[in-house]
Amino acid sequence: MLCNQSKNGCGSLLLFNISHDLCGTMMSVRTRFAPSPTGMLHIGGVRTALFSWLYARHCSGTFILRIEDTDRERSTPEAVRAILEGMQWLGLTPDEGPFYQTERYDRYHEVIERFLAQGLAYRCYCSKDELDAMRAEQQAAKQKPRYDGRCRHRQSPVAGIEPVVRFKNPAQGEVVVQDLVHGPIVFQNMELDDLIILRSDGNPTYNFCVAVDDMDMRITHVIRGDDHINNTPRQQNMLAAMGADIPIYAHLPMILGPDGAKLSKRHGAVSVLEYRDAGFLPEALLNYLGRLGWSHGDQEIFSLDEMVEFFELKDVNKSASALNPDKMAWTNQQHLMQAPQDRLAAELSIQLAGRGVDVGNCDLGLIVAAQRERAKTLAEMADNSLFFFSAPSVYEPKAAAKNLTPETADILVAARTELIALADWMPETIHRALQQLAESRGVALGKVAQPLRVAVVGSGVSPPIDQTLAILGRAEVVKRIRSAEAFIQAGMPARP
RNA sequence: GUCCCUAUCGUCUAGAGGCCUAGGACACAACCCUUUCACGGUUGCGACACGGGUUCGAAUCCCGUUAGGGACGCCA
Repeated sequence: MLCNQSKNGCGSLLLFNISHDLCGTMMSVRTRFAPSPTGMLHIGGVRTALFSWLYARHCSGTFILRIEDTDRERSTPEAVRAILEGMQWLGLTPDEGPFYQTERYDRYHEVIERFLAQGLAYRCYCSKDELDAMRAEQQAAKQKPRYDGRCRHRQSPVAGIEPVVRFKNPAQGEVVVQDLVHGPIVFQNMELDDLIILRSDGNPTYNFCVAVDDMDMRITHVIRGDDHINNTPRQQNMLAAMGADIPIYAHLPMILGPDGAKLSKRHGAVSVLEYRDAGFLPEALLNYLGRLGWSHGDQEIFSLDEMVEFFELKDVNKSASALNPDKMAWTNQQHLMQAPQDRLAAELSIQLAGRGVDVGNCDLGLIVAAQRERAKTLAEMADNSLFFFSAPSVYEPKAAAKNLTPETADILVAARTELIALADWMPETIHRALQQLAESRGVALGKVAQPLRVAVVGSGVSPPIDQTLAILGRAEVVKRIRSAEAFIQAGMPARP
């Protein structure tokens, strides 16, 4: 499985130079998303996954999911499940995987043995106390804390200590990371130390596993957060030690909370699934996240297909960006206005069920049509649609004070009479009748519509009154108007 | 502390030396449309962090300063 390609000094540079044409031509693009299951899948992870997925799709390449669970202390099956569920909800489904690093231990140990045999790695018997002391000393001397390689030349084991294995990093020279978003980044090998690749408990570590996996999985483009920039030279050195080609890197800027601070639990929804529950459409969330750090001219709203078509790594930004909840909601609304009606009806049904509403055989499609441009999320749509399923228990005081008065009582009666007599219950018919009623009284339509609205929905806000009444059904409307009439009679003292 | 990264309206961004009097979007304000709320439309407010170069010409290239961020773990 080991790819034993020879590599000369300028191999990575050559690879970089052809990279712009790589897409769809000579070799097929392979990207991966490699989360560690130590917590929920959050917005930042999703954005990384999205860009990897988009790039693979754009290039007709392969998108791979790899679960990096070598931290056995903190990795949990629940987190794995949450990642998988989140990815599935978003539609970012992998072409290969999920692969689990904990299932590849034989492979890692094989490479470590080879490193050891070839003198590319060595056993280190330093204790934690010793290492802590070393670090403290270095920091006191205002140096970068790093392992000084004191076990490099040790000949014999230390009794009673289970050693770790360290990779022998080159002492001199420099490593150049060819990064598609940042350009070349140069590191001096002097800055790098001999990192641990195998823990004393036998578990291999992150940087090493990444290098082995990226090689074995023939990853061509490593797309990840730029908090990994500093890991890259180490990984390149290990890749080189294995004789592997160096992939092309693209380090994405971080996503910050709305206040510009590092993203944290304080910033609301931690897991993407919370966005689902809040009534976001996956394509809307992806659209918003895509526009964070990437742009295609002035276009704001993208379908998934459009993003795939237009996505280029060269259009990715270098600087961190803050989440803007208002714009995220607006983006969702734009997609709500475009999504197929029956799909929204199904989603709305779930939201309503969560509010204890029995939808019965009501045609939610009509409600969706009436509400889709009046809500930023499906949750909001559900909240605003509750009145379709139960008559108002109270009238919003301000709206009632203005619209449910002795003066409007007789308009309600007249409207009720007209509505009962209607030949059919189509919105157009209802509209015409209310229009005529207003005209016959010499008032604007609002003078009829608004009292009716408050009577029927309990507040001054709803979709157009004709649509609202049509959806509610004649019997229900008549019943609610009568209740409002009674409310006026009971609540307003008779005049002397 | 050392190394690395970043810097255009409040926020997301366009901008590849003259097209820039810096464009678009969210938010905000006003107006229009209108049966309420929305949607939509028009207008307004609002930015090239600072200082040096290079150049006939710099938001754009170079250097420095400042300010943010990241890394420095037997975490990933």
